[in-house]
Amino acid sequence: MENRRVRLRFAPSPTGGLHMGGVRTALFSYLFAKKHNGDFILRIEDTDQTRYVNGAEEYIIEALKWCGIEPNEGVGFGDGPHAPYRQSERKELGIYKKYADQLIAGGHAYFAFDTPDELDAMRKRLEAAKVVAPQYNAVTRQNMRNSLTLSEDEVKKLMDAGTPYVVRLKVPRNEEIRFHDIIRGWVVVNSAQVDDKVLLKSDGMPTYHLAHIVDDIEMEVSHAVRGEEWLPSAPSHILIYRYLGCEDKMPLLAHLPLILKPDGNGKLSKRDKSGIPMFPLDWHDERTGEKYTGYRETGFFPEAFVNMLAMLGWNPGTTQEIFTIEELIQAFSFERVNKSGAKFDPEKTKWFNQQYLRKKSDEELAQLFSPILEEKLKTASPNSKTPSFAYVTGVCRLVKEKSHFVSEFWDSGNYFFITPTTYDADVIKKRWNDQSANYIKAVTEAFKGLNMFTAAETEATFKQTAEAQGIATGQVMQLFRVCLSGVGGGPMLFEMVELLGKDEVVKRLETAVNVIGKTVQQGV
RNA sequence: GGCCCGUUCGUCUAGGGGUUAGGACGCCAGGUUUUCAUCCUGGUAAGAGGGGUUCGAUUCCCCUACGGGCUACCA
Repeated sequence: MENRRVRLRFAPSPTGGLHMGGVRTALFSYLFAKKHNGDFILRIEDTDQTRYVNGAEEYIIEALKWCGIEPNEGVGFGDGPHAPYRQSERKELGIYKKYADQLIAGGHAYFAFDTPDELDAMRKRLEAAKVVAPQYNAVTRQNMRNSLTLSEDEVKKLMDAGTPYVVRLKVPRNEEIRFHDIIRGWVVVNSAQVDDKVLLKSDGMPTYHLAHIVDDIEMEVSHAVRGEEWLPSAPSHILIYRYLGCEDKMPLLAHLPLILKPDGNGKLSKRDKSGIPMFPLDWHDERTGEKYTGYRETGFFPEAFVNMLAMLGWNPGTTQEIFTIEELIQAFSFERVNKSGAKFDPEKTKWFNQQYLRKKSDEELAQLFSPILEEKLKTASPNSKTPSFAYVTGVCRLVKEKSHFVSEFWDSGNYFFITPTTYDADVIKKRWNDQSANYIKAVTEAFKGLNMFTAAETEATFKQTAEAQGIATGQVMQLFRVCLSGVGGGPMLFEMVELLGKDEVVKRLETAVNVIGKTVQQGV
């Protein structure tokens, strides 16, 4: 046990899109596995046929790939020595039945023939009687129809008649169950609180409780990582390992704190007011028709998304917040995972993306922006010719400082691609006066004579012209900007001038003086 | 209701018997940029409450409160 190979699995059910909480579970498992040169496995827990959702499995695989959390074994990742990795397929092999039979033979599990109606009636009865824990357990099973209360003959008769039955775990009436969680320490529960969990359903499928244990044993899983919502059923699982005689093969347990809603209380929901997605990729639920946007489609970098998730509920104990995946692998440990749930913060999430945006080279950003730009130009200005990659790169260089997302580049810098037709009215009102047109015209003329049209040259010319006319640069700077871009804010002004280029600048200035001059005459 | 888990700035968190309780996001102010953003500097703001233990508790223990999870032939 001490020296066994580190093997962790991520074992989602294909019942919908993979939620970011699930991604974090996968991430922590992945980090730990990689840190210890172990294996990371993807197992699909599709034992509930009624909840199976088309496309969910593919979604999970694609999401993990996008995040860079790639299993080296399992469904979608080349299988491995323990194939198949889909529980429905493993069921066909009789794997779970074998273990269930072993439990029955050992007297730790039994057959139960109770119908849903009978179970319901029992619960109602118990509730009416104000029983503290209304459940199928050591006490109540004595009044139910199962192989513990029925004679051998009766059981056989029912079986032969094809009566549906389940296999339940026989939980002792009053026994202390202790288990250790890497994150939480020792947890003690009395078996009186634990119900006789169904192990094998009437359709022959195992429940999660049996299936995951069997697979963890067979797949030699060393650490079982899952959400805190599983903590209450952990005692049942301890018992199953014990009755199977597999306590030595039991993985170390780690129950992760939950990710909570940003506002209010409770578990993270599928949608949030902030507009920050809850799913890694767009997810369209065919059954309900609901659509959810993903981090990818919103414009997040996978590294930023993963980095943000890693810091939710875990910290390195230093003040470092920005981590490459390699650094995360090195720094990660379950000991530094918090016990308490973490409210997810949309603002900080954006901040993470901004940090990664800054790190990207202008070329990389241009690569990412180009398709967006092409799309935008198609509708905004169908006749414009496609700008050169170098030009787009230049725009990215100027515009990235104020952005959180590449997707914002268009909004903040569309005037680099389209000549403005309107001009910020507030700035005009505030700055435009009798001298303005003359000044802009003078600058335009001066620019025409420049050989080197660089930021430094144009800035010097701009200032000289102002000085010659006895105007403070502050009076005309923003006005000049509006003439070029139409808007009062933006990147470094003369960097912008240089990038636009002489011809374009001259053209824009001439147009602006005309348009603004007329507007002012009519308007004010 | 019962059981389990949890509780440090608004949020994510560090620390851990004696600290000016540290950092980050956000927010606010000042500086730089003649604008905005960036950047720099500073500021705002916290150990749920009550009992113990102790010379001393945010830190250890208990109780209460609050929050969360679970309570299916779902995972």
